[in-house]
Amino acid sequence: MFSIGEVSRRTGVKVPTIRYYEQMGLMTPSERSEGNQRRYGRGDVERLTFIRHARDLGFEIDRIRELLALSQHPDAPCEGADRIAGAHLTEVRQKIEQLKRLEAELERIVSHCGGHTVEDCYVIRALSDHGLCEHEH
Amino acid sequence: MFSIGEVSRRTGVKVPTIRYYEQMGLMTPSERSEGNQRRYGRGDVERLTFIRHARDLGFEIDRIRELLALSQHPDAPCEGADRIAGAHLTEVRQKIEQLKRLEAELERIVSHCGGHTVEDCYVIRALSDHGLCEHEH
DNA sequence: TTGAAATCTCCAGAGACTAAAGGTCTGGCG
DNA sequence: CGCCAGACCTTTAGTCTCTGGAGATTTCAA
Repeated sequence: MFSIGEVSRRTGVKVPTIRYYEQMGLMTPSERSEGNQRRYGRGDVERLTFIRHARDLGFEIDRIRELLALSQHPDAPCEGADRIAGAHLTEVRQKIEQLKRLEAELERIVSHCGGHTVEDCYVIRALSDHGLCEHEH
Repeated sequence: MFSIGEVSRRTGVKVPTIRYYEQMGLMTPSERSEGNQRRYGRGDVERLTFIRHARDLGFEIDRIRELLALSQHPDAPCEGADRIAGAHLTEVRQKIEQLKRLEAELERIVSHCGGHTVEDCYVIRALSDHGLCEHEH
């Protein structure tokens, strides 16, 4: 049985974050000590590792809840997990595309600024005048 | 003089968002009607367009406040604006790099899942076992 | 003058934490 | 066994950028 601090050290998840995940219904300590402190077992540590890993990959809390539920049923078909991961991958790709458009626009704006004062600063002018943009955003 | 609804229609910024920007100190209506309703002039609409444009480009509210302050001084040097935009561009690029790493990892995980049940689902296994990851994240 | 639409202020929620306040428990040392 | 520092407890609030709702008031056209 580990205290919350030990679990934190083992998983790299901060103590308040562990409590937050509990509040979000992602995990519950196996026990409580007589003085009401959380006590975790090996399984809990593994579960938290799973959660942390999924968060690192950018999955939302709600999706993680679903993935955890799926992982409890080894015999169920894994389409659900594939679908969740696939949808997330699509989202990540869309975000990348959007950020690339921003990057291009910002790059163009920054590199165009040859002015010395605000009056002829391309950065300021571009923001004021949408007509100076190459693309919609 | 325009009402907040008219300004919203002209700029595409929702009414509550305009009030939010006011609360954040980005803009104030030129006047109030006798019945205390906001009344905006042309300059206000331009200012809101500037704000919206900057938000679309991903600038934070605090940065926009700075950019607005700079734009009020046409004779000042524009280094400030360049620096803000440049720093933002750097951030955008970093985010793109991070998302690309996520994309690669997710792609690998999703494409590896040839299993039919959760038990041998690579998605679930990869989340459970960090050792299956290619890179740190 | 009436009444529907727009506006007002204030408050709460989303998402994923993070920090602080004020009190309680644990565990090692003398 | 008693002490006390450190870890832990709960609850609350703050971050950031909005968005929506409740209930009251104003506007404007018919």
